[in-house]
Order: sequence, then structure tokens, then C-alpha cells
Amino acid sequence: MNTFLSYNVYRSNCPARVFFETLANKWVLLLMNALEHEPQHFNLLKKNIEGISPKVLSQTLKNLERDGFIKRTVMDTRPVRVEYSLTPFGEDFSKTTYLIKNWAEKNIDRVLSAQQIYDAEQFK
Amino acid sequence: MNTFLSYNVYRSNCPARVFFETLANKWVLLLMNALEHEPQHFNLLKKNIEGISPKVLSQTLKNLERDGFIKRTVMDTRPVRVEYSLTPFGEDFSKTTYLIKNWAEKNIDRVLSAQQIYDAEQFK
DNA sequence: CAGAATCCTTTTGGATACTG
DNA sequence: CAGTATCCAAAAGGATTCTG
Repeated sequence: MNTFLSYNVYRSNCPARVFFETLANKWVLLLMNALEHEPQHFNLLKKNIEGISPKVLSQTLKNLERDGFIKRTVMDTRPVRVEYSLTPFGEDFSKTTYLIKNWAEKNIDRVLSAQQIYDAEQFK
Repeated sequence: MNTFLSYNVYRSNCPARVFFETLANKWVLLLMNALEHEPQHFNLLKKNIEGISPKVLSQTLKNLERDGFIKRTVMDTRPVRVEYSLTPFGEDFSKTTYLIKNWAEKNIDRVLSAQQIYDAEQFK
């Protein structure tokens, strides 16, 4: 069945690598975080995640649904409303994505000053 | 100085968002993990991270050095050897990147079966 | 060995208009 | 409202060759 003794993201055609590459995407990570603990509708997500186009939002949601992270619920209203929420599996993963988001927000100041120092050094 | 009351990755021109987008990259994440606890030379990294080209490896290393994650040490030998290692700041971040890598390797089986179920459902 | 340079392919994404 | 479709621009990446 599976020819890999164990999964390894460093191997270019390991399934874990392929999957890992789909996760290493800004829209995926932002979306997972945006949905943490609060289901949202399509247009709300589009508004909350600044800069995402309907096309990209749509395809990213579809992929995450396929991977089992997101549940798509069509509301029986006119006009139709569609609610996106995390599955328990998605909730689990979002704990990890949150850490990256959080780390970035917490450490950006330090990165910015490292960049300034580096750039000044190059200029000399 | 800084016009942002607080950093927020959901705002498209917040510095934290810009930085976050540089992190949401497969080569960055793989590289950070590859260097965890073991400094390596250029060609060793190239060998260990399957599929990375010298061009991409070089530019990714340079960016990570600029951000303060990586230290580049030129060895005084012939021919020259260059050692890449994580800074303490990089070590800290690598703890987070490790969690993603680890999560992917641990949960890939579940994702693969979710995909199969989803695809079968679409086919009906 | 470490990496720069070049050129070219592929992927990703953005804008916009349109539909059930 | 929740998308899809189209077309196009931009960015990322790959292969290869070359040099100090």
C-alpha cells in the first residue's frame, strides 16, 4: 500500500511533503486562523482577510474542505447563505497555525530591527 | 513611527502580514527545520532538502539571515566552507516550524483518507 | 565548495464581470 | 449571497552553466 517506511517532508515525493507544501501557504494559514472558534460566511471571510480575491478564497476553502479541515453548511434561506466552520480535525490543526500567526505578531519588531541592521551593514 | 496600534496579520499592509507571508513558504519552513540543532553547509542542505535548487536555497538563506534567524559563518579553508546555523532567535522560531512539520507527518494519513472520501463523494 | 547569473517555465494570484 | 469564468500580470521556481 504505502511504500514509505515513515513519512518525511524532506523527501520530494513523500505524501507528507506534498501535503506540507499545501499548508505552507499564506491563504491557508490565514483562513484557518480566521475560522478558529467562529464560523463565517463567504463574504465575511472575504472582508476579514484583507486582499483575498473571491477566486482564491473559493479555491482555498474547497481544498481545505477536501482535506477534512472545514465543513461547508448551506443554509436554507433566500438568498442562500453558506457557513464555513472548522471540523474538530481542523480545530486541532488551527492550534498549530495559531502559533505561527502569534509568533509573527509577537516578533515582528525584532525582525524589523534585524533587517535594518543587516541592510545598514550591506550598505557600508 | 509606527502607525499600527497593534500588529494584525489580517490587514493587508500591516508589517506583520508582510512578514507572515514570507514565513508561509515551504522552503523557509523546511530550511528552519533542517537547521534545528545542526549547522550545515550549503551543499549538505541542498542534498537534505530534496528538490531545492541552488538559486532558491541561496536566496532563502539570505532572507533568513536578514531576518535574524540564521548565522552564516565562512570557514577559513581551501576551498571555502560556509556553515549555516540558527541564531537563538532562529532556534526559537524553529520550535514553531517544527510543530507544523510534525503535525503534517503525524496527520497525513487522516488527510489522505479524507481526500478519498471527498473525491468519491464528488464522483457520485 | 559556495554561490551568482541567466533564461525560461510554471504557478499563483488579481481584477472584473457575470449567474443561480 | 455565494460563488464561477475568464483573462491577464506577477511572482516563484527550475535547469543549467559558470566562477572565485
